[in-house]
Amino acid sequence: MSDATSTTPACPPVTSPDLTTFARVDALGLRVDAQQIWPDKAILFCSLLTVDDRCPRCGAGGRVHDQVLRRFTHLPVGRRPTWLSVRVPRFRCDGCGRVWRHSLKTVARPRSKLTRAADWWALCQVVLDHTPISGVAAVLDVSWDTAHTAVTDVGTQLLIDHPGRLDGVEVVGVDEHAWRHTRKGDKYVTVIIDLTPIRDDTGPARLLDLVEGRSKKAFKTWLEAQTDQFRARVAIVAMDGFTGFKTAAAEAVPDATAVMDPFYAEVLVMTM
DNA sequence: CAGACCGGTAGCTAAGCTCT
DNA sequence: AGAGCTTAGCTACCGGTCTG
Repeated sequence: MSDATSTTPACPPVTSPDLTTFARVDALGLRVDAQQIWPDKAILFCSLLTVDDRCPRCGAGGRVHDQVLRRFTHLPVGRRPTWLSVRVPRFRCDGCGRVWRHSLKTVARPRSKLTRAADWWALCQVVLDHTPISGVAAVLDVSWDTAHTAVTDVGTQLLIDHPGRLDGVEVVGVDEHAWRHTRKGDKYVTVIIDLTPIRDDTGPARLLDLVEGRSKKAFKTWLEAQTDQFRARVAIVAMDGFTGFKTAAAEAVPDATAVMDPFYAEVLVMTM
């Protein structure tokens, strides 16, 4: 039985084996033409599903000039990395003579070694499964920097820049954290978290932001950088005993109630 | 010791140019 | 027309160092 309100996905049809859809390269605008299975990796030789032969400069049609090979790292199968070897045509414009190659922006970020699907997989590994960057890099068979760049770029784009990220925040927690101990002294950041789920008993706290330094100015500047709606919705600001945070909250969100974090309140009672 | 960070650099990409 | 060369800019990789 099914109706329009049912959330059960429809049973997909049973089809013949198809490596293009199984390896999810169709979503990248590619088709798998051949495969090569090594003990430590799989290589899928791909071609483009569609090519745009219009000149980006004058709009006239172009002829195939030559072809270049691009290699990408794609979603792993189990713990075995998958490479895509993509044949990309270069065109020469019949009108202005310009030479250009077909854009691969549907396949990967500019100059990236990882496909967009691999970017997404890496981000999920780190954010949802708490896999270290080195673990993701090992499975993909890329360097730590490559995996780190992909996770931070896509994470910033999808999570940090998400317009609804601060929606529904009513209880803000603030604290300082020493993120690096050096011979020249410790470096601190101000940590800002959403404690609304804790108050409502609906889930864990959520990290909202990290700001360099630990000062009234750091916290106040962050609060003032948010929208009027955000500041109007904040009802409670929980903090340690640092008066700078309390002053910042009083000046930037005057209608909110400043409270001491239960952890610090407990420590205060124990030391009395 | 594992993981993260960082500076230097080799090698790659993209696009234009030249040669055959 | 097609293949190969050139070059600026960029990225991935490497190795050393730091941190917890």
